[in-house]
Amino acid sequence: MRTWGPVGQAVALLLGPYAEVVLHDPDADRILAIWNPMGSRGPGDPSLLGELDALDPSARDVFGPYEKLLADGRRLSSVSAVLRDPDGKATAVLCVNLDRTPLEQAAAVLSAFGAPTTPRPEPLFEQDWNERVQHIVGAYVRECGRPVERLTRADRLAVLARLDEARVFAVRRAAPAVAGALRISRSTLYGLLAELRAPSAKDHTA
Amino acid sequence: MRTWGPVGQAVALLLGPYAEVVLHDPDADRILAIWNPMGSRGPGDPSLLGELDALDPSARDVFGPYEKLLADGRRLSSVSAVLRDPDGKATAVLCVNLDRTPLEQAAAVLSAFGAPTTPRPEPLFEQDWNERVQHIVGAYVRECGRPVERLTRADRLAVLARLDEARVFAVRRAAPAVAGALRISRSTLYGLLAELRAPSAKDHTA
DNA sequence: TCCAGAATGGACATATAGTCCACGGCGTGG
DNA sequence: CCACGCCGTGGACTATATGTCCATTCTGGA
Repeated sequence: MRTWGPVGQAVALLLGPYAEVVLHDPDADRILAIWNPMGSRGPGDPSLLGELDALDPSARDVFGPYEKLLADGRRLSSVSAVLRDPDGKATAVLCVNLDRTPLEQAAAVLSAFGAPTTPRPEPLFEQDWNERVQHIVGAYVRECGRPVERLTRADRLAVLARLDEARVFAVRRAAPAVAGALRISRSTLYGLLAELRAPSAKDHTA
Repeated sequence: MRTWGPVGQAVALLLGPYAEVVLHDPDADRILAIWNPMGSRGPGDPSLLGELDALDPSARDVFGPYEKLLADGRRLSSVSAVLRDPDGKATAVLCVNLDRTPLEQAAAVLSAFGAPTTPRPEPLFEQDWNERVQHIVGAYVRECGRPVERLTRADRLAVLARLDEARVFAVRRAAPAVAGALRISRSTLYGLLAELRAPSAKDHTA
């Protein structure tokens, strides 16, 4: 905290009011300090970092930028860095979360100028929805720091929720591809999906 | 030309170098005047307006904004207006084409700031691909100024080409929906599609 | 009026989407 | 150590969607 605190503060000041900077304690899995908090998190709260491989000196030390979603729909660009003392021991994890909403609003203003009634008829669907699946899965894997093979049942459920929300399964041949990416069988896929959609009757307006 | 010319010039001056303003003669189907031309068109060249219903006093007089694509890939926002004399006779058609490229570049700069490695994991696919189909069809209809029912075979072929290029048919249930939007039967749809993909072996990397 | 090309509905064949179930691994607690 | 429950798996099976084909009807032009 004494060594890394100024770093966090400096980044927070530089990036202005739209960047949240968090210093985590990887051992206690708690928040050490936080600047410009976006939620209600404060020092001492659990980090929810997952494992992040922070303890493995051979692992990568910088993650992202990847994307996070806040409950209110704001999109964040996030980067994380593992901070080590001279011995190589991870003493802290620094996370910077930049709220992209204002930037996107500005971009939208520009795009809307003289815009056709609907913005982009051309690039249309993700041509490469397969890679998109890989990306969603990959993002989750990075978030919890475990390779695909070691994902828990709950993890896979969460990934499937994202994919389903993204209407990935409205694309032909998506189910087998997703099952492959998730290293589970097609049966299991459908099982998890059913479990996911069972409790609350989903809007199936695909 | 004498009455409407100043209007065109004024609009051209207001919108700066990125807006092309064209005055058409709907009877001769020729260009009367053009400011800030984007292509090599000049006065006297054919208008290529299609019918545009300019001669029908009961039809709408303002079209767009809709989207046009230039050969070099630039995207334009276009509006058209039928200009009439006091008797209601259409004496001219005014078209304004705004090059959206610079605006979009600026928007891209903003969006790229702090962007995740891949830009938009969230909104993902067009949730409402059905409306998207309607839009592509609608855009084409506006372009040639004929309602869906009066499209020629070639027109439908062209629309299908756009839809196919946009990988619309990689979405489940798309074929019946498109057939409906185009007011043709599913059989005809597949017939036209086959005709479309037959000559050149398409890249089927969906 | 007749003809050619095109559209149509429906029969059909195939592929894909989902469901279901019996089996086998695996950790847990008795 | 074994029995039990949980979960993943493959495979059979059904339902639905996709794509093909054809006889018929429609339409515009000679």
